[in-house]
Amino acid sequence: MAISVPVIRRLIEYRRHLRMRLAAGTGRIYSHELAALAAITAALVRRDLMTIGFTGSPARGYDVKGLIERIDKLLNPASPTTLALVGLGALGRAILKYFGRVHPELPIVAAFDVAPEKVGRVIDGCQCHHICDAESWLRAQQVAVGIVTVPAEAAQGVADLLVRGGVRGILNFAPVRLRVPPRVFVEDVDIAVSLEKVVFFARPENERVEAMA
Amino acid sequence: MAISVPVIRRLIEYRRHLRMRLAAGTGRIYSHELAALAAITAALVRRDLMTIGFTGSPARGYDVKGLIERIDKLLNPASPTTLALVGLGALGRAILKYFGRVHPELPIVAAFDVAPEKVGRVIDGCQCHHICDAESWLRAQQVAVGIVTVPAEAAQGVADLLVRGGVRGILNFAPVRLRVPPRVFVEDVDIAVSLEKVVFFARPENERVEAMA
DNA sequence: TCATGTGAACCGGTTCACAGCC
DNA sequence: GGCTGTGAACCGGTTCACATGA
Repeated sequence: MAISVPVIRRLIEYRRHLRMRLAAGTGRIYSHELAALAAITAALVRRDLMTIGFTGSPARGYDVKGLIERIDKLLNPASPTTLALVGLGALGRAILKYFGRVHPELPIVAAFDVAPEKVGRVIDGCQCHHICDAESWLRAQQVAVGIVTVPAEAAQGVADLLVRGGVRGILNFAPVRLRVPPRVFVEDVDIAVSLEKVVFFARPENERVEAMA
Repeated sequence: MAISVPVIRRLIEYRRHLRMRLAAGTGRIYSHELAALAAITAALVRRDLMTIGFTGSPARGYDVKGLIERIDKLLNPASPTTLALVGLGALGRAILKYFGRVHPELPIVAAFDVAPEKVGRVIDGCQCHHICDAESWLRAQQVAVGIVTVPAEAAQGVADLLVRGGVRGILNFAPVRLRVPPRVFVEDVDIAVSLEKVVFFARPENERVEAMA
C-alpha cells in the first residue's frame, strides 16, 4: 500500500497533536477535534485514518495511544536511521542545535565542512569532519539521510557526494534543484521562496481563500 | 485575476533561473529549457506563462529579460515591504544573516526577543528590541510581514502580537498552527515535519514516483 | 520541423452525504 | 443525536494533443 505525500505529512502532524493530547491526559479523540487542531476538515482526518486502516468507534472516537503507536509503526523505520549534515554555517548549526534537542531518535552522527577551523572539532554536540572524508564516513555509519546546508554553488557537488556515500534521502536547504538518481528522495526547504510567497500573499489585493502548507 | 499558490511558487523559481540565464548572457529561452531547470514539464511552464499573460514566439521562445520584468511587476509590491523577525535564537540569527545578504529589497527592519543580553544591541546587522515594544515598532515602521523563530510554546503569543501590530503575513518556523484572522496569510516552514518526511521516503520500501515540494 | 497557445481530458486529493451503529 | 466508515461526486491543478505560425 503506497501512501501519498500529503497523507504522510498530515500523519506526522496528527501524531504531534496526539502526543500533546495524551500528555494532557485525554485518552480518546474525535475526528472533528483532531481536525480542529490540524486546521482541516473532519472528513479528511477520517479518510487519512481509513488509509492507514485505523478504526475508531462512533461512540467514543479514536484511541489516542493506539493511534500514536499505529503512526509510529508506519513512520518509524524498523532499524534506527542515522543522519549527517553538510555545511556548518549559521543555518547548519541552528539545525544541529534544534534536532539534537528535539529528535534523539534521529541522531545526526556526523557533520562535514571545508573550513579548517571547524574540521576536527565538536560543534553543537556533533563531530565535524572534512568533506573529503565524507564518503567513507557515510558508508561506515550507514547514513540514510543527508541534510544540505551549504551555499547554492556547492549544493550539487554535496548532493553527488551524499549519493556516492549511499544516502537515500536529502533534506535540501540550498536554493537549487538537485539532480539525483530516482531512488533518492529530495525534500526542498526553500526559505527564500517561502518568504517571497508570504510577501506576495500579504498584500491585500492578493487575498487568498485558504492557506495550506 | 487570482493566481494560485503553486503558480506563484513556480514563478518565483522561474525568475531565479531566468536571472542566472541572463547573467550567463542568454537572452531567450524555450519552455522546455525552463522546464528542465525547474524539473517540471514544458506544458506546465507554458500554462503558467499563459496565466500571467506572457507570450513568446514559436521560433525563438520567450524573452528572458521581458519575462523577468513581468514576474517582478507581478510579485514585487508597488511600495517597498518591510519585515520584522521575532526570536533571536540560532535559527533566527541564521535567517537574519542569510536574508541580509540575499534580499536587500526585503529588509528586516527590526528584531525582537526577550533576553536582556540581546535587547538594545545590534545583532547580525539588525537592531534588537524587547518584545514588549514590538507592537508600536511594527506600526511605526509599517511592517508587512513577520518572521516567527521562537519556541513552539511562545509562537501563538507572538502571532497575536504581530497581528495587533498590523502585520498581514507571517512566515512561521515554529511547529505549531497559528490561529490568526483570515486576512493574515501564514506560511508554515516546519523543518521537523520535512525531516520526518524525508526519513520516511528514504526507506526503499516507500519508493515514490515523483517528489514535488 | 519545432515551438507556442490552449481547449479538453485526466487525475488524484478533498469533500459530500449518507448508511450503520452506539 | 452524534459519530464513524466510505462510495460517489467534486474540484482544481496538470497533462495531452493539436491547431497555428515562423
